[in-house]
Amino acid sequence: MCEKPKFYITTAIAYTSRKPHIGNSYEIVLTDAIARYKRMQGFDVFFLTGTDEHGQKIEEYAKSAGVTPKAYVDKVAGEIKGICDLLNTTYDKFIRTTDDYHEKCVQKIFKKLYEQGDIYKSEYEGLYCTPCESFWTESQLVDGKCPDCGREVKPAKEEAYFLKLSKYQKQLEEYIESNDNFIYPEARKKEMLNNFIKPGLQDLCVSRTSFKWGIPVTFDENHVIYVWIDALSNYITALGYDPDGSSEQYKKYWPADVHIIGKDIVRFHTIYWPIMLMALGEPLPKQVYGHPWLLFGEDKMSKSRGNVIYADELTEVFGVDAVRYYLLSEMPHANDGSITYEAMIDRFNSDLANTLGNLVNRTIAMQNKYFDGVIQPPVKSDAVDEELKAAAKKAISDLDKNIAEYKISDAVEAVMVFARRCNKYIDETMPWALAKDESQKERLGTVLYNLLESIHILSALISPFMPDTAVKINEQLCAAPIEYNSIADFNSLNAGEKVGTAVPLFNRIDAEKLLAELLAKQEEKKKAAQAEEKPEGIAQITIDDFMKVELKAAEVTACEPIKRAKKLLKLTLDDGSGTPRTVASGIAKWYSPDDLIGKKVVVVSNLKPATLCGVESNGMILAADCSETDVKVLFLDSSIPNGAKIR
RNA sequence: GGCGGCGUAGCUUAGUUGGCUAGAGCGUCCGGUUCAUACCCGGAAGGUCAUAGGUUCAAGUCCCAUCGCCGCUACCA
Repeated sequence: MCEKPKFYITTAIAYTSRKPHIGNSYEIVLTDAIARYKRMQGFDVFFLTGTDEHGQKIEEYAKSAGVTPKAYVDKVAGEIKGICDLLNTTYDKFIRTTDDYHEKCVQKIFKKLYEQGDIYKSEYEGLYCTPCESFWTESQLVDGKCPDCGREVKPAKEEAYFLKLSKYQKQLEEYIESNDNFIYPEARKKEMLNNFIKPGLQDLCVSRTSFKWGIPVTFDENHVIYVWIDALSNYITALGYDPDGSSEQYKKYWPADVHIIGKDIVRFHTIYWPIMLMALGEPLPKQVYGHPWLLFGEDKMSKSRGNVIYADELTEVFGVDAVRYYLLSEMPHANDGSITYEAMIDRFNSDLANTLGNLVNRTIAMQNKYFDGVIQPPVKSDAVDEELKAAAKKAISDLDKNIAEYKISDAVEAVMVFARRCNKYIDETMPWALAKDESQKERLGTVLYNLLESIHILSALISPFMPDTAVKINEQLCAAPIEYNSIADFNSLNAGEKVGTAVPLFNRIDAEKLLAELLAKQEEKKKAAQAEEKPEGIAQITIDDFMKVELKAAEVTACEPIKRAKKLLKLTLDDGSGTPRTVASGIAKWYSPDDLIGKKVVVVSNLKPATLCGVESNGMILAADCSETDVKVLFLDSSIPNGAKIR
């Protein structure tokens, strides 16, 4: 016997800063569907997921929650794992970057790279912004100043370790160019090549001294290993990689067949990660698939908007399989997808309750009604029967083809096409008419056999997407899961055996009623979130702190767009001082110059000047962030004189 | 500003290397059916394939321009 081919698939590890929402949960469901499908096809699958638990942000969250970082990540990692389990995902291993073996291995990796010269210690010079605690490369600076705050950057006393990306640049470029499917979809590949690799890679800072919650560098305890080497290496430490000799498991499964990740972290997985592996002398992953995002309607989910949906809320209402089905069927493979309650209910009713659920229900019901549940031997195959069988074969091959390209919604659709074909077959053969004619008994038995066989096949085809439903169908058939390699044979069921009773798989939803309930709940959540967010906020300041900020009323006397920037407007203000003040403001998206000229605004007049896109900006004007996508400038009453102090 | 992508029926979208009357699902309307979860089946209406040119025997599919949207990057005091 030849061994099963292996298939190693991973999700990104989830950052343990907050409980993930349904958009964040898409990835694990997507990966699970692929893993289940591969297993059904006979692959020896290893499916890895887990959590990324270090970093400054977590240190801060833990501090404000009044717990240790470890206690904090334990809680959130537990929630994340809980969601993976709730969604019925079949990961083989759940790695945490705080796991002991991972930390030790990361330290070894770091040391190895250091000893062979791929990581070197260096110091920044003139590129550190103390208030921002950020390092900047020469090219990132704006007019020699911090691009974040516009303040002076200092020659750094701060030391840090760097990974030599530049050394491997050529090798990486060749790998990407010669492995067409390595970065997928295609558009991502172009982004990486054009924006990063071709312009030249900067060496990557891989350690920090500004926080403690991380894996210490063994030979230099002031340093903590920064996210890249820590998080990315989970894909190999989980399998038992060891610079001094790896496990059998590692040798078997590495390299990964595919890393499933969000489109926002493609860069880390297709540049930093391959270079780390090159430096370690290990093979590169075969493919990185950057999937799109799931949005709420048109918007990103955010707590303050009250449009965050969590997996558990959704499964409570619709059930686990319906949620999985929605995610998998509604997400396009290259563009962002969206979730709305309306769409969720529509999908549920039309695809699951009507098309699939009702098909199974009517088939089992007829078998019981006409033959007391006893499966009849198929006799003669008519043209319609052959068409049905051909449709099954097509569904199988379409499913396969689409999954190979990560077109999961098309894969799901291929299965639904077959379910619809089955419903049509019932109309074509009219079993209820056959049942009235005793001489058609054999024909009726054959027709029902074909239908039972079809839903048996459907059960297998939907099983990667809706595993529980697949089981339920088999239970109603009183049959074991169909063997994948004989799935198209159309003879998996045994004549003479009995099917079970028909139980609806999905109960139709009263859309109007449920929608009203859900929207009411959402409103509530929004209010609660807004009430809760207020007190959290940022640290309190004293009145003296506030008085350091000089606010003045000023009139916009002129305004024009800045050519090189699409978000910036250049405003000329009369602040009562007699000399016009120039301010650049990132509000071009919401205001045109004519909207502003003649209006009175509030200007922060004692900000240090900064240069933006070639324009020197002296101060900033106040505006409200109404939402992530809407900004409104604060306009003053026209009777307020220019230069009036505001406090 | 640089690089890339997209604009197809009311909505969500398929359309491989250019080739017969541009497909599908949802929604709408009409008809049929009754085994079934008021379900299923059939039919219809609805598309100047963003706009304007060009290449070609032939373009949603290639080229150019314009408009709009999006991604990455730069930038957003």
